[in-house]
Amino acid sequence: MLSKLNDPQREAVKYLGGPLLVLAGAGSGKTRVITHKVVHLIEQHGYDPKHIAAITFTNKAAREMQERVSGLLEGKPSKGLTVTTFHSLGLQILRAESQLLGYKPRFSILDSADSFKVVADILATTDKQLLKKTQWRISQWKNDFITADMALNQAEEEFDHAAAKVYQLYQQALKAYQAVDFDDLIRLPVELFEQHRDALHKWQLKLRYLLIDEYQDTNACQYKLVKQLTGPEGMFTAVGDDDQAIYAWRGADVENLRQLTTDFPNLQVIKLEQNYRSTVRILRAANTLIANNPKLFEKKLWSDLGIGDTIQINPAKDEEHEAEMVAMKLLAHKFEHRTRWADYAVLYRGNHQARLIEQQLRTQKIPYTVSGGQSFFDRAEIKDLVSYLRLIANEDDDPAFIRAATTPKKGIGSTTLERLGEYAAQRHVSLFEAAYEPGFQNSMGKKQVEDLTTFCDFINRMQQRATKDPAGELLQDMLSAIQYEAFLYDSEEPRAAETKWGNVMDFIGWMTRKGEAEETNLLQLTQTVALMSMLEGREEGEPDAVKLSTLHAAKGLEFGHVFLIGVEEGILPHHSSTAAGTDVARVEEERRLMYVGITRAQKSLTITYCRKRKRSGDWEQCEPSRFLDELPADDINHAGKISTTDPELRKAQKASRMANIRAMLEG
DNA sequence: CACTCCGGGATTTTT
DNA sequence: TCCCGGAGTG
Repeated sequence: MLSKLNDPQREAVKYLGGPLLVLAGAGSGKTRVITHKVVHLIEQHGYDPKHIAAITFTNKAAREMQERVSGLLEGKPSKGLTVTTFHSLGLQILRAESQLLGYKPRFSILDSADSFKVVADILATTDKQLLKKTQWRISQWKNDFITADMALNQAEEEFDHAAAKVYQLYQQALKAYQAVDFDDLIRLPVELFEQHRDALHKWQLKLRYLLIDEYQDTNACQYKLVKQLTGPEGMFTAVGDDDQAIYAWRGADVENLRQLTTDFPNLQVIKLEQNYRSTVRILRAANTLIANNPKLFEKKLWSDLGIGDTIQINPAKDEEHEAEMVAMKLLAHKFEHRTRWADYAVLYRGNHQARLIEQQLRTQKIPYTVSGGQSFFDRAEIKDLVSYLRLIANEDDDPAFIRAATTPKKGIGSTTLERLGEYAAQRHVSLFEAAYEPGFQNSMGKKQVEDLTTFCDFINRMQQRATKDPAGELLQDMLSAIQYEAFLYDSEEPRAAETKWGNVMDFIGWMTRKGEAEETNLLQLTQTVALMSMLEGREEGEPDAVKLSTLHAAKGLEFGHVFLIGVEEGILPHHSSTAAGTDVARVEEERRLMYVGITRAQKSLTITYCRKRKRSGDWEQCEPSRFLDELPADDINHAGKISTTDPELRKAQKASRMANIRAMLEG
């Protein structure tokens, strides 16, 4: 098995002498190292799979890794092996230790929309900007492992002070709801382990070897968790690439990479520099560009895949022309090289840039898929159902109570809910509990009380069944009881209702299958659902189509031929990163973004930018990105850079183009 | 007064 | 695409 690895890869797989950091350049086979190491630990060192945990950031990465490990094990058992995301691991820990933190095991998980509503309730405003900003600030504090009290003490600016107060109330609300948000899934285990050494030891014994993917994306909390779990011995392998750190804006801290070297003086560092993806020219471009960033660890990618095509840089008159150009070039290239649509990707900085490209691809009848898109579990119809499940699992979950009580409409109106809310707050009980209290019931009309108790009784009945009946059966019964299908067709266009109902059926099918396969009950599944973004297996049978993606979403992917569009000052680097007084680190992150874009390409790279662009009504001149000047002149063909009618210069241009072609032929 | 329709503008995203 | 704000309408 080890023979399929190159020297540093093999070394990384075999090294068990202590903490190991693998600096894995783009396309250098990092997943291969992690998967082989898992298998190596099991087969060569007798590790019980249940003592190994591989941790990723996304479900997709976890799924891929799991599949590849299973493939390598060729059917041999890997029972108990943990391959999950940070958040799922946190959930697993919280579930097991919930009572130590004063939570019941069936706590709810609030997604960002839910937590937004909680913040909105506290601030009692509809100012979305302010709410977003506050929610984001709270999240930042949580990721930095700063409590509400600490935040309040540290707050210097007025905004921070106000936000810290919201933070306090927010935490109180969550506790009352017996709910945690995404950040808590990491933060609370860390807090727990700080306070309960015995619980920590138990988990240290369980997870004896950790492998962490995309280490450069960890935030302070995640790093703390890793450090706690591995203990002073540091039996772990962290795999990352500081040059691909593009998530500083959401709390990821590359400093964690440096921190490793100080926290673990015996840290072994192995670099993976051989790239199995791109041609020499593409890698030279990537290397020279990123050389402009300060380096944590010196690293230079190389490949033996041949010199490859020159990198094309094409200016366009304007955005529309750019889109047209990309479509035409793509078409010509496909025709000439007999490639598949899926060999192409168009990458950009901001989502809106996809619009014009989409338009062009449509008119040219080129099939495409756009990255991102809203996730399956975020759809309203799914969240409706999940709110019922959450309430059944945890009757303290007031946000779920409100949604379930009002969708579909069942005679419970906003006034009733408001009064219920006031009463519940006064008595310090949940909405659900308050609904049954005589004190509340006596103050309300007969019909209101009846409608509320009918609803609560229904939830009660479902609770009774949830622990014993099969998930599928219960869900079916629930749907017919609340008449959800009729509700959809009443409130939506027939077409929309049909798709939504289809989604509901998909959801039920998924839950049923999951429930059977993993022998978990419906209520545990409800927690898992909160962490899912895409329906598993949805991407299967992916059609042959050009991929449109933001640079962020493209990380980890590779394409034969890449178009990088809108490479202008103000877009890449984005103007918010270059404004006066902005930290240079911001431009460095933009540079890494460009680096990520370049290193997605296997065989060819085409960069485009606009000479002018429409901005608030009138045309504005655009400057080509500073990053273009940081590419190696020998490897690029900057079309029309010397914009001149001077025949001498034109001749020179042509000569250089010919030189490029010759170099290409030789390489 | 509230609602709808249209045009313009836009960081990046996961759990 | 989605979201926001301004103008226009019932």
